[in-house]
Amino acid sequence: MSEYKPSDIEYKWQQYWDKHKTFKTDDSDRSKPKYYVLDMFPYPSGAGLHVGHPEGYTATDIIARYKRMKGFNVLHPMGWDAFGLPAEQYAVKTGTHPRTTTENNIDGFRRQLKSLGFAYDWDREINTTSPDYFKWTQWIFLQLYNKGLAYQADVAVNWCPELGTVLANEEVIDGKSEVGGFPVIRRPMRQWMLKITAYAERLLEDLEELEWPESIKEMQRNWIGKSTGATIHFDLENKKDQISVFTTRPDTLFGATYMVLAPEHPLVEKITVPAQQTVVSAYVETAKKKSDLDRTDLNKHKTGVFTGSYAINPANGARIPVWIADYVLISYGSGAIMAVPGHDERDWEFARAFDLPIQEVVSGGNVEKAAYTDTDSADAKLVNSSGEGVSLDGLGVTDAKARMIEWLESSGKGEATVTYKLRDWLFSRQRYWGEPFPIIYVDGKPKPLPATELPLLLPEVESYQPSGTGESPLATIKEWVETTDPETGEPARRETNTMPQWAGSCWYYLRYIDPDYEHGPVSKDKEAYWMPVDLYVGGAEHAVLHLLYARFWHKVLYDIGVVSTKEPFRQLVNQGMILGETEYTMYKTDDNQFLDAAGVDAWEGPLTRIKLKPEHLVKKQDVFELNPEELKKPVTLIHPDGSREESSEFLKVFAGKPLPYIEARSFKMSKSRGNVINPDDVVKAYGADALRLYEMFMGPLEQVKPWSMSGVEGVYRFLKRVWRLFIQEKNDDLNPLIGNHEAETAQLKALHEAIKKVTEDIESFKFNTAISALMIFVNDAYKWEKLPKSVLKDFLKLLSPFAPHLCEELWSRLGNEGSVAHHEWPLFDPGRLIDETKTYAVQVNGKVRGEVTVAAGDAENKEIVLGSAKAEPSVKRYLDEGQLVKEIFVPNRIVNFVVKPGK
RNA sequence: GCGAGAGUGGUGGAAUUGGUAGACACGCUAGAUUUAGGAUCUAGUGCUGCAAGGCGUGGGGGUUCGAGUCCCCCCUCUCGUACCA
Repeated sequence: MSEYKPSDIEYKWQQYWDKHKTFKTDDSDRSKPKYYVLDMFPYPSGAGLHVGHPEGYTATDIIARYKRMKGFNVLHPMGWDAFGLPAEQYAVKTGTHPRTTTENNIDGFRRQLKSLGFAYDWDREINTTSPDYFKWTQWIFLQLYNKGLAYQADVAVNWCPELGTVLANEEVIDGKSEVGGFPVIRRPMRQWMLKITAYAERLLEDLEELEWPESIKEMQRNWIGKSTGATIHFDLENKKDQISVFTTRPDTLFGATYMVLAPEHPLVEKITVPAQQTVVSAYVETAKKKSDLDRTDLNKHKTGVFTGSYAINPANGARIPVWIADYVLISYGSGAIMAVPGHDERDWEFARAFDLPIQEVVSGGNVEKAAYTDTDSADAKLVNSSGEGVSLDGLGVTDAKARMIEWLESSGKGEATVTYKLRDWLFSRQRYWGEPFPIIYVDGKPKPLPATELPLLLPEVESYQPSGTGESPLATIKEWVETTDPETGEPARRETNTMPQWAGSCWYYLRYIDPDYEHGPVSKDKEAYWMPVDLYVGGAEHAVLHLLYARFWHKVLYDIGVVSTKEPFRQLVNQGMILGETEYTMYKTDDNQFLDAAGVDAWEGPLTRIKLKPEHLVKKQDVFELNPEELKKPVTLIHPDGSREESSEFLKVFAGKPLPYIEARSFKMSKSRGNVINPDDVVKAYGADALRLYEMFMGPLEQVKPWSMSGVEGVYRFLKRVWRLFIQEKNDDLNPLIGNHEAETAQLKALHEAIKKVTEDIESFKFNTAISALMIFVNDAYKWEKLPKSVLKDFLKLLSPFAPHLCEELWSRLGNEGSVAHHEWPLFDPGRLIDETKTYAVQVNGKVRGEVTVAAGDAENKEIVLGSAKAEPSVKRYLDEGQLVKEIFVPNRIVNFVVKPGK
């Protein structure tokens, strides 16, 4: 070996780390500050790792290695979120036990992760499907149950009669099953629900204390969707029942000219008059067939029918009609609204469509033309709002709301109310491959199993085919379903639903802390030391559900004393998606027209896409031109039917002619597009260190960015340069320039500039600029005539979190013992950056016209700096031509002369 | 529609938070070396101009000695969300 060959060194060091347990976390050492850095653990799919995984994993790995060198006790674990649909679907198809599939996939993932050199403590590996783990998932469910946070309800699910199974939302595409394209209908089934709504306020409030991206917090806030307003009770004419509505605009009660019930509202049947019975039932039937999605898709025009009944507006005694319409959702508020068409856009549209009266009660707009919803404007004053009990006329919206609520409460017609969009969590799946519920039914009543019965294992089955009834395949296993109550010996039936994939991922961060603990999910002592997670990195796709569910469980565990922190994840960072390489596309119609961007959008007929390679093109200003040398290189034609054709003739037509519009865009990686990058291939060609380095060098971690193979080559070249700085290619010896020389001032300056930049950038997750600082150092070092070992050692420490294999190798070649990972991070000394001179840019009227260099001691001396600046020929010219009116001197920053033209 | 974020060379991206725009890298050009190279080294590379210079951070205005950065208006793109009363 002589030149840099990652394949020769990477595996060697991975073995070394494994053997020496280099990254094992020592729980007993409490003298050091702790740092818990966590990755969102993967679902081990059959497809293996994609390049998005190593992005976040490398970032946390750098942080983990860095913090360890900084003297922290670091917890950096990995595991598998291994329950889930794909393994079960594969089982249905092939009969392979999902456990087998899962184990194979995990082996693949583990091998891939190890090949990237991540510094995990593999002794803490966990797997959500292992009984030792899901025992505690089940245990947590029992705690939820005992606290009254788990209940059963009939909830509509995606039922597919042809497949005889219930489908997850993602298995339903356009109302048809993804597999087979069979129709899917909404059908109520008994389901387990978790009362996350009971924690809505705390989930909202505690967001404040988290160091999370503002966008994610905002998404969670929107998801929780808190609204404050009032509940108002409307009497019905000639009936005893009342309709209660929730409104955020109680101030507009005088403008309520009709009411609307959701079609599913329980009162619909009661209040529909005989004459309207037929149309109402028909409408209710159609609404039932529409899924929630359909309803919102078709929100262009409003539909609804009159029930024939009237309600009384409590404010003014007006008799107002009660309608039903599917723009009112049963799942929000009370499933009924008071309609104020003057000041609500949806109500306005509905009123227009059905010719219902529109009453203005807030001035400032023209309710004949549109609903006036402004509440902040100074013009927005209540009008037409006086009744027997209360008058709001002349008040602003805020005051009017308060006055109205006061009156509603004192007169018993309503009360202040807070509602949330957040709905309870549908917690059961009709599947085999999930955690069984520790619940039995005795005489048809649910009863929790005692904790001593856990884990409740999945039975072995012969077939993974759906039961056909919508129940899980577990329902078909009689000997499992039929059991006895362990406490009384009475016959009992087991719950046949299983838990959703979210369950296992809701608390895994706790299990890493104490993976073998037998008396609970985690021991108190270790939990108190390690929690909260200091840094959590993962994809933004989990911004809402996973993070909200995990926070919810954590708060429950906090309430029952299992954990000591209110929130699980102190700091959160989302890595941005990695897109495929930029694609250059021309669009051609069947009659040989080429379309531009707008044309492509508008075009509905068949299109042939022509994929060009970057080397085909030269960009001049804003337009692409053909590179004349590359005309023979084939382009790929993708025909309307999806077939592909390589053509080396295609571009010749354009020789010397202007090119049509070429779209330059990157797309999400997908199998169908054929732009997926496999990390294994990259490792094979360039090594793990190059892959790690490239993924960090691409750009800011949080940002979406396109992959580029030549970018990988760039960092690979850098690693080779590092190698050659240390090792002579011709004989594999150490570079003879290396020795125990005393470091020169300039060398120390270069080193400490790198130390400063890399340290600061790692702390703020700016890995791309940290790497560029390391490159600058190497570019410098190549010019040196002597290479002091001490300087090179510090450099290796700086590079080691990014490219650990290479650094371990060079570290040992320099004659050091042990792993570089166990050494201290270099300390930055600002004294090393002091220059002997200071250079100022000199501006005239804000434009740089020259620079001056003064001795460092004179840098803050205004007279000296301005004096030499004025003498600078390129500056003097401008001073001579005009009249100097002002001198700006900002010490250590800039000099600027303001010069008026003419003498 | 609403909410959030972003627009900088041919490309990915820098810019100490108001102080020399384009660091670092890719690509490209020229040269050197090599049997050859997708290897390595040297120099150059925002646009425009022979040059002096001029122009340049999506567009238009403004504040300032000075604006990629601050303020106002507009355009485009990405992500999230969707009849939430």
